[in-house]
Amino acid sequence: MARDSKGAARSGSRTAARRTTAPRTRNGGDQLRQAELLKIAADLFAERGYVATTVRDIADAAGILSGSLYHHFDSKESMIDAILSSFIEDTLATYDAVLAEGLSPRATFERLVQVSLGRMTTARSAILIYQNESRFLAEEPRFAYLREAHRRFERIWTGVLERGIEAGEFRPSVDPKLVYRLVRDTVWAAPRWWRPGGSLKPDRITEQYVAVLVDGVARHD
Amino acid sequence: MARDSKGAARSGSRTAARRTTAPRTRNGGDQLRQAELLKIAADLFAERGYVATTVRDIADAAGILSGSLYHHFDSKESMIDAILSSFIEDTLATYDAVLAEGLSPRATFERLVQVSLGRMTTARSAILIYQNESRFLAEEPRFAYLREAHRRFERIWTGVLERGIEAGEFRPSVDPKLVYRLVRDTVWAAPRWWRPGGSLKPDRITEQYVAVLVDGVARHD
DNA sequence: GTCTATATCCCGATAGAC
DNA sequence: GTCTATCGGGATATAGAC
Repeated sequence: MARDSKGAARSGSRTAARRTTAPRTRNGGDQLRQAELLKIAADLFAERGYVATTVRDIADAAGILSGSLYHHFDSKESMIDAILSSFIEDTLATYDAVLAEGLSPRATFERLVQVSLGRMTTARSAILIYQNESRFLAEEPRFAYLREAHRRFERIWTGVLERGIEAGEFRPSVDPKLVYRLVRDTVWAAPRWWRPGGSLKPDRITEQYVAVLVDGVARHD
Repeated sequence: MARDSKGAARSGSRTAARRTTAPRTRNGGDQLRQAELLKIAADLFAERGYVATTVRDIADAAGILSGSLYHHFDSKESMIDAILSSFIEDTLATYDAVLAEGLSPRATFERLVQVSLGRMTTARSAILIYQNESRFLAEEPRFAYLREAHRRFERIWTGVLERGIEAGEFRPSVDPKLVYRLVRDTVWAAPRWWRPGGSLKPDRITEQYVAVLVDGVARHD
């Protein structure tokens, strides 16, 4: 990152949005331990912010010393890279699965809102990191895949909106690009205030959000 | 901040959400120069993130040396404090003015969306900073006024929603707290992708956002 | 796979001359 | 009001022993 550039080793090449190699780790060995460390790092990055989290913080939370982290990862940057790219990969796969269900545009739209909010329970920290950091990271060559992912997300959502307008389910005055931004900002912002374990369930949020986004707050009778 | 604590002098006392004193500056003198420096700092904080922006960055952009900044401000923290508290003060004043117009709940709701999006043009950097940093800052005693401000924002929006339900303008099934969060996250997120000077005007965004939030994307005929 | 020890650098902030 | 010079600390990352 520009905010974190000491000249860390830039490792392997990659495709645009989906990696064909695993360029982020240093040893080929214990995938399980790496996943554990990434979870610890993700929680800290989400809670304190990426720049404000030190490698010592991560090592402390993992019960090891900071130097030992570098046996598993090239750099702090490689850690957030691994967190974000796997979040994006999983989310795109989830969206693809929704599209493959072959539902109506309106039902597809509702399902997309639902599964996006559902990611809160499975990838809360990653969403927070994606929300807080990707705007800064995306400017760097290493994180160009974030821009490509943004484009893919946009195409998926605007595609559904366009098909809904064509099918007569959505108002013709809907601007797919602007409405996409509204919906995206809405669903990805939820982990900022929602916390797991509370009495507020994601299903309740989904119900309210779908109701407003599809039918608005106004009465229509 | 926890991420930035070197024990900078904590200056004057304050009320919860509105300051009675001006505790953030070091010299009583040139208010104009201070405002200039704050604008420079705000733009950098917004663009790069608060933690990643150094006092040297700010001084460079202002054409002075970093030590000279401390003639105007106690600390870097005092700068973001000044930026955020004046943003909140102005925004609350704007909201109060809308409420004082005495419009119907629905019209008031639409006006609140409009003026919130309008803040993009007058306080874009401050909104970005508020969005990106206040979740971390609010935990510290110095920034307790952020939590109080959150509560006031929430009361304003949920109040309008409740009155709209009572008046029969809004659906009774609307959950004011959840819908408030949806709307808030939506309007404050817009400066992340909107840029001044482009062909996309705030009025166009307002039109689309109001349409979706009030009537949804679905056709109702 | 982790630790000891450290290199190298840059951070926020200060003191005092001009 | 700005500059010169610098303090003290903490940041990422590395080398090599165990």
